[in-house]
Amino acid sequence: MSDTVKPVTSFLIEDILSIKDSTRFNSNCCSQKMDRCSQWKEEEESEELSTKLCPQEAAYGVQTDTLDSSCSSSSDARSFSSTGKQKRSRAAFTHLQVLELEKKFNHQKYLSAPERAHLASTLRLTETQVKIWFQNRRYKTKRKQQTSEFCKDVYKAEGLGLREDLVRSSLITSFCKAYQYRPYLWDYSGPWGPMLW
DNA sequence: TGTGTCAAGGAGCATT
DNA sequence: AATGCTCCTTGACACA
Repeated sequence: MSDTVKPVTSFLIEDILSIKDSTRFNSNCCSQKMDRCSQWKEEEESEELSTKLCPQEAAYGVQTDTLDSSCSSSSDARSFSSTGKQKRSRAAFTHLQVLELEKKFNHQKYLSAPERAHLASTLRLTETQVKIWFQNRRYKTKRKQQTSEFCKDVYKAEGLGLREDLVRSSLITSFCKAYQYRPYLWDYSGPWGPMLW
């Protein structure tokens, strides 16, 4: 399997976007701002990462951001619903954990077992969590790539003025943007080209 | 309240 | 049989 190394600029933009997005995880109690991005970058360069990460409590770990140790948004890994059913927890990885995972992913798309174990222990995650994160990340990348390639084709067709009237092409463009994360909702075999389920 | 994102669940497959 | 992969799907969560 071939790994493609992204240009540095691409990495930085995605990096920043992922940080911005991940602030959402604990935004209710932490309210981190984008300008912390550079701060984290400096910190991670100057400090040992493992000293900044809180110990994980169990397999379904609770990640707390050491930038604010009170940030345990999902304070209990699993709780019970009113029906008595066990509620599924969703661990929210810290910014630093995500940053390191992204960095590693940018360097290599697949991890060997020793690499995974090392990364997991460094980030205080379980090996399964690291494995699943990489699986999800690869799938996400693939989806984005598929969508962007398809949208590129649509834009190209528009540019060539291939019989589409403006309304339809703008509709397609809108769908491209709206459903960029749901490429499987497209039916590519429709008589009008791609159609939405 | 609807929607997007994410970690995890799970089916099905390949490899060892 | 065990393990890890892809490809969705699910359920929790944050936000407009």
